[in-house]
Amino acid sequence: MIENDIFKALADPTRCAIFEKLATGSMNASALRDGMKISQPAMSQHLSVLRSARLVREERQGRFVNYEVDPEGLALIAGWLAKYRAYWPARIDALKALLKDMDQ
Amino acid sequence: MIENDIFKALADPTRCAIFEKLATGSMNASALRDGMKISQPAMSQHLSVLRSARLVREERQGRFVNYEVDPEGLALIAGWLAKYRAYWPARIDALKALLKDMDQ
DNA sequence: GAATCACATAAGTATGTGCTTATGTGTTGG
DNA sequence: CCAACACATAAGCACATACTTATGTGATTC
Repeated sequence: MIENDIFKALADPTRCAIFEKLATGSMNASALRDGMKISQPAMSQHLSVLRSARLVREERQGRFVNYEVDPEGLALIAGWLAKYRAYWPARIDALKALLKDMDQ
Repeated sequence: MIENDIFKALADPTRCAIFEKLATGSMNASALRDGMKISQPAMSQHLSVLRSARLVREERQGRFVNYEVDPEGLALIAGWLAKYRAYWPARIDALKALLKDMDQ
């Protein structure tokens, strides 16, 4: 159940914020830490969890490690969500907008 | 951050299984418990968490309480997911299938 | 090659979470 | 009414998790 790891990873608000920040553009761990009240080890641990959940992937660049959003995690969530499409009401505007975007 | 409650609710495998079972059709707490190795209080607590996360909603029917999937929780996940559509690769088959379904 | 930097890992601790048993609440049927 | 039922809540406990400080690892710079 990889989805469980994904949900578990996103269950923590700090980790959710890290992911959200990373979604604005790939950056290294130090850059991610800027403006966030979080220690270096804590950030490293959070990134490790996000990476295990396939929400984030890393790429060594010299002594920096560049992190970026891993689409695979998002795809897995989308897959999970798709299983329950029978329950999506017509009024889900977010989804409708989403669909339009994909059609283009 | 209501999404955090949703992710936290789905982070537990037991709760995930309960939701999945409920997605096959609405039923009461006792029926949900059938075949699952889980005590009555544990089930009640899990349902309470799922309800707080808007993943499930209840309806009293005599001395039974009927539970069903609450589309609002799914919509919130879809909304969260939509924020990161920039990262969806074209190869996400699940999403593509999902889109086709919605178009019909 | 030694110091420094960017990051990872180890170990300990405080808090959170999911379970248990016990009990409470509301409903139904005899 | 009262016994049985369906479910909720309370309290306590075992374990998980998110943090801390301390230290390790690999790369760069002087």
